[in-house]
Amino acid sequence: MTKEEKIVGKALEMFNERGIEYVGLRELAATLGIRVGNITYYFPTKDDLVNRLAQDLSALNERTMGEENRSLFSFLNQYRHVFENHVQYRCLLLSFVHLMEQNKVISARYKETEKKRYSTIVANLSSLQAFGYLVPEADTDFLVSVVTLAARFWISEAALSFRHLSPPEQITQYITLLAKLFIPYATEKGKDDIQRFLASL
Amino acid sequence: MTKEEKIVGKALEMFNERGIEYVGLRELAATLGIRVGNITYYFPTKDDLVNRLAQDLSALNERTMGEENRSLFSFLNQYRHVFENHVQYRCLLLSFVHLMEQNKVISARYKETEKKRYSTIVANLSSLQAFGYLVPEADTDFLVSVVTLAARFWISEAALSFRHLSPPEQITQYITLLAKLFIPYATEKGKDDIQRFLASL
DNA sequence: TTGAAATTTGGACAATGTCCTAAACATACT
DNA sequence: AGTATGTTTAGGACATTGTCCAAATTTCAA
Repeated sequence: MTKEEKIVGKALEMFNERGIEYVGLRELAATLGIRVGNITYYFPTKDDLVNRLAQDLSALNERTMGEENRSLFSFLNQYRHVFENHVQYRCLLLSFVHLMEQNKVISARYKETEKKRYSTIVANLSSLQAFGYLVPEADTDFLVSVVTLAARFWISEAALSFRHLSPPEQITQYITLLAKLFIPYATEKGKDDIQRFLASL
Repeated sequence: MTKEEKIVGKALEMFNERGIEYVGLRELAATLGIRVGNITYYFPTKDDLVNRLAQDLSALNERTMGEENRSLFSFLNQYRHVFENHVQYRCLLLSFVHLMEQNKVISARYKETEKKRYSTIVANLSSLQAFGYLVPEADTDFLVSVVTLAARFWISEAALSFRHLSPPEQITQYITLLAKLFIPYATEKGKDDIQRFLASL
């Protein structure tokens, strides 16, 4: 394990625990038993360190969203894995708004992936319609909006209102929400998938 | 207008524009033509200043949520006003998570109002069922969860994805989302209310 | 007018992110 | 082996931040 990896790993750990803004570089360095300038050698600014974490999460998410899903069950399951990634990098999502406002690298890259993600969801929902999981008259634009909102901010709300629950319990809470959202727009086949998915949690 | 009010007003203005974290007390003081220590006389810490803003928003929201609503139309309309309040104090909502993690006064008070707000929504939805706007078998717990999530974070997402829209357009976007959410759970009478509400935007 | 209270000032303090220079180390080439 | 080159580490300087305090000033009632 290189020193750079050690820095990234411990940074993620401490950022997740106490928040990016509340962990100073000196404290991170002290925990690692190194000097501050040593961190800034690998990551000239704190933002560069955060960028690295964001890049890692992005790669992780792309890997889990990679496979085409041909059923509502696998669609929901994919989101369950995305939510697990979110927990692993929760510091980023809890500071999402600030990072976007302040960190140009992150906001630029996010603008890219946002479009891609949006069209991916649209395509997924269309194909779920085509495969007979969602009724043809379903308002997919509406569904995309709600899914996007929930996926972005579920962990923030969980941190506020469900801190007493463990991360897996929090995931169950919000992935259930997502599943229930689709019930009114699902065909009988789709409803079966949703019930099967809910039972699998 | 007292000096305290001047400080609060200009602080809200600058915080809304550039974010609470990115406006220093020295800059606020310079804009007001006063010294830093002068601000800390009225508000010993920056958190105290933010607390004041949070208190103001809270009072504003309680005033707009005050009246009982006896139709789905008025329920949605109430939320439209809440969203307008959110725009007015958007700096608080954009820093919501951090404030809750860091500011004990705000988080303590929010825990109080959260319970109250939750039971208010539940009561509202129940009475909308009783008055025949929502079908009896509607999953009100689910609806409450989505409404809560949307109300908390719509403005954060708008700041990320719809910055090119004006605040009124952003409100329309998300209040429409909220209205559409209820369609599958609304009676014919309720659906009429929703359509009437959407037409009124 | 006087005296006490309220307000304002100016600066000190520790902590933060950033930046820079010199020392230490490692590696490859002669 | 010795040297030169590039990488890594150490240590401290710098400006900025929120906070705090004592003295100076202003306000206002007795």
